[in-house]
Amino acid sequence: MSLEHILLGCLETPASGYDLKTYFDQQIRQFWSAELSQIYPTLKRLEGRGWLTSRREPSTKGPPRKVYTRTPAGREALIEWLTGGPQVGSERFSYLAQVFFMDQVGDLQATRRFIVDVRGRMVAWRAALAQVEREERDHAGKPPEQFSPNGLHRFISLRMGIHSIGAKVAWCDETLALLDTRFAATTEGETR
Amino acid sequence: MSLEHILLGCLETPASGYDLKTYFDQQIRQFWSAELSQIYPTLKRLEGRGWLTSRREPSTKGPPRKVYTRTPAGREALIEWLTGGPQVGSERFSYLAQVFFMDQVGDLQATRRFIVDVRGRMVAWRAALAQVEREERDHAGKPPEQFSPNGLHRFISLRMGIHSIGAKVAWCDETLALLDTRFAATTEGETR
DNA sequence: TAGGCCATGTAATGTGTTACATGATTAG
DNA sequence: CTAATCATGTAACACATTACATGGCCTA
Repeated sequence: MSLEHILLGCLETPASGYDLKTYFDQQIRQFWSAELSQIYPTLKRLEGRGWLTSRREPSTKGPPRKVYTRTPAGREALIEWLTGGPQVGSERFSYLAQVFFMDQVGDLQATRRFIVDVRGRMVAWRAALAQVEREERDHAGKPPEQFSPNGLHRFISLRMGIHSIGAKVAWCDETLALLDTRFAATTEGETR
Repeated sequence: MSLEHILLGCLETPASGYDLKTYFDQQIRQFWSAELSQIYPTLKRLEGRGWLTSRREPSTKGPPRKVYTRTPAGREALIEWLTGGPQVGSERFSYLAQVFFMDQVGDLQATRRFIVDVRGRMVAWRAALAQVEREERDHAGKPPEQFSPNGLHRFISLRMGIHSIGAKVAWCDETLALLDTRFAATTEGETR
């Protein structure tokens, strides 16, 4: 399971389930997401396994917090996952499945509209990531090869996202050009 | 749910669960995978919903086959999914999570080994897809913009995979260059 | 005759999402 | 006073994987 290990990775410093959800939405989102209703029982399970300990802490606002701390055994489990080689699982892309079967709609314009839609989302997403990269560079004030180990690893993760989305935008452009060449070849603008 | 719709898409012509599994492993693999133990109950559910009908057929080898045929209602459900806009879900990448937390190993050489491993897998995968593309082009004997609608949609799905994997290889190369610049900057070859 | 492929399925377990339930504090 | 945010959790459901169960036919 990846979520367990991601939580262990996040808990380099102690945090509550609520804190971790915030961290997921801000930093982890590019490669994983999780709901609070999944995070809470997973933390409890990790504690039962001796990888975390917890303590109650009063909160300035709202109910008392349950703060989790990683144990040495938890750290070991994390290191084992990190050094066990890449987990390249079978990735799932619903929208690619849609393209694959889109010919059954019987209207190439439907495909075109679809690709334009995908492209818009990808361009927006890329801009957001580019903004994060700019902030990280400005904040560090030195070139990436001189970042702290932590900053360096976060930087290269971010770069992966940027490369990946760039490829998707390039694919949209290539596909739109291909479709438009085809449309231009028929005087009327074919619909099938 | 995507699997239901992917099965509907596959059933443009009638097929058995076993046939569909073979088709998944050959054609669908690039964007989705499914086990027989998931395919069989899903087909039964689609039949219960009136989107498929089934009939038993004797097999030349082995037990009798259960062949499913898509109904007009099933076709309608597929078209609705295809024309309902792209399903761009939150993608999950375990190996990116590993990179993100890899600094906690305390050895940049571990990161380097990891990236080299990822790169090897990606290059092999890209070669396989490039081979498929070559075969499709040779088999068609004309440029992609003149492919049949079906062939065209399969082609652009394949191109997405090639773009996507190319980006990952480029990211590996960029990351390895970054790491090596850093190693070169310390005379000894730092380990943290 | 042993192992692989054809062909169907169920059961158990793991993983993830949505909906529900509770209640305090704070800003507008 | 109302809505947002803080903070915890359970229950029900949806989706996916692994293991198990059965048995015929074909090839080495």
